[in-house]
Amino acid sequence: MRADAQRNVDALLATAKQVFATTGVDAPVREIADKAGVGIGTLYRHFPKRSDLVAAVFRREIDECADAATALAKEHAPFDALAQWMQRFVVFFATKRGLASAVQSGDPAFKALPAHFDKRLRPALASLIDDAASAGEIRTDVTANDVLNAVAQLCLPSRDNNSGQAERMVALLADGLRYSTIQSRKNPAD
Amino acid sequence: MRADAQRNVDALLATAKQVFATTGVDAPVREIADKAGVGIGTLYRHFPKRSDLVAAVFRREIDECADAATALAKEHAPFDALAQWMQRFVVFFATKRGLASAVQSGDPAFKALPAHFDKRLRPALASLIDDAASAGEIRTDVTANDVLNAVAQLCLPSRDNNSGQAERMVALLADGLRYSTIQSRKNPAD
DNA sequence: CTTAATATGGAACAACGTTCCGTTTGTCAA
DNA sequence: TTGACAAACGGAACGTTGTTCCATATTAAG
Repeated sequence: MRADAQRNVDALLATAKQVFATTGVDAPVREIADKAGVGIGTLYRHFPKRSDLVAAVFRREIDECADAATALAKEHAPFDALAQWMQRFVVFFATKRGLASAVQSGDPAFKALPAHFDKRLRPALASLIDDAASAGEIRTDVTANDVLNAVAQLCLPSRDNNSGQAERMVALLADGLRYSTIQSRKNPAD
Repeated sequence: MRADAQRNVDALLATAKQVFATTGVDAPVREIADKAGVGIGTLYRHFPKRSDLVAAVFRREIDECADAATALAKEHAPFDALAQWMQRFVVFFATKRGLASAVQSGDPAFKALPAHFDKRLRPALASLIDDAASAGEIRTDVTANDVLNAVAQLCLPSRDNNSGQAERMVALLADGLRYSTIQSRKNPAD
């Protein structure tokens, strides 16, 4: 790949991420091309369909969220890393309000997103859960899939999505993860 | 209101309902005007914004669903009426997959939809529940809101809705609720 | 430096939502 | 019944979108 092409792709992805976060995923492609300092033709050379650009941005943000897991694992205690990552995941979901309807739209550009979602996010979360479980800080009978789906459900927009309800419910979920730990420590039968 | 105007509004709503159910809510307004046998100008005279037409169709279908409750109540035994209406509600929800994202879109045309939803559907269901409860055919500790929300949640599309994951996650939430209680019981400072 | 492959930019096209206005049509008083 | 006026109608036209196309400019290799 030619150097200028790579540079333009990077600029487009970075600009699109900003614009999508600000104006929403319905922002015109022309605006993105302009702000990135490239022509429309260049944008369409690298992303033949508008949805390809959206999917590429989503994919990149999934990667960033997954990478955050390993970073948090190095800097915090197992349960803290897990709890903080869950909050990070909430932020990821909150800024991607159009994601659910996009995936559900049937556009082939989003076809591979769920698979990538599972491939990157599930192992990342599984690693955090394993660490916390090995350290005896959380219960051992929950899977990464359970937590992933539950948090996603909690982040779904509802009629009153104000006052950080999602964050509080996810924090509650995290506390629920360590409940049985305390139970068994309190209970000599275990 | 003039007779031809009323006729055209009815034709537009009926056609729009069909087209939305077939092509989806993203169908072009021109197609709806053509199939209804009216000009674009006529459509826009009665529905200044595209979203006004969509909202009007949704509103009418909410009314039809609510009206079905009284009809069913007259023709069937209390519990049968309730059960059949719940199925009717499932159908209503299944065909309106774009409803959630439409309401969430922030378009002022959809602003009044949730209120209308509550105003028509909740009393309709409450009446059915009351009848069935008075007849001793169902338990008495459930509200119309409970059933409405529960059915709506059950209708949400999910990648894998198996293995009673919802129940387990709710139990986890409950554990989270008890966590701080145990914490304080463990801590003598309280 | 030459050259061929590649990338670029923006004019141009199609389809959409929406506006505008000359024309037609229903309604009601005379 | 008839006239006249307010109301409704139809569709051409406008602005904005996603997308295509190709003459031009840029890069990398010999």
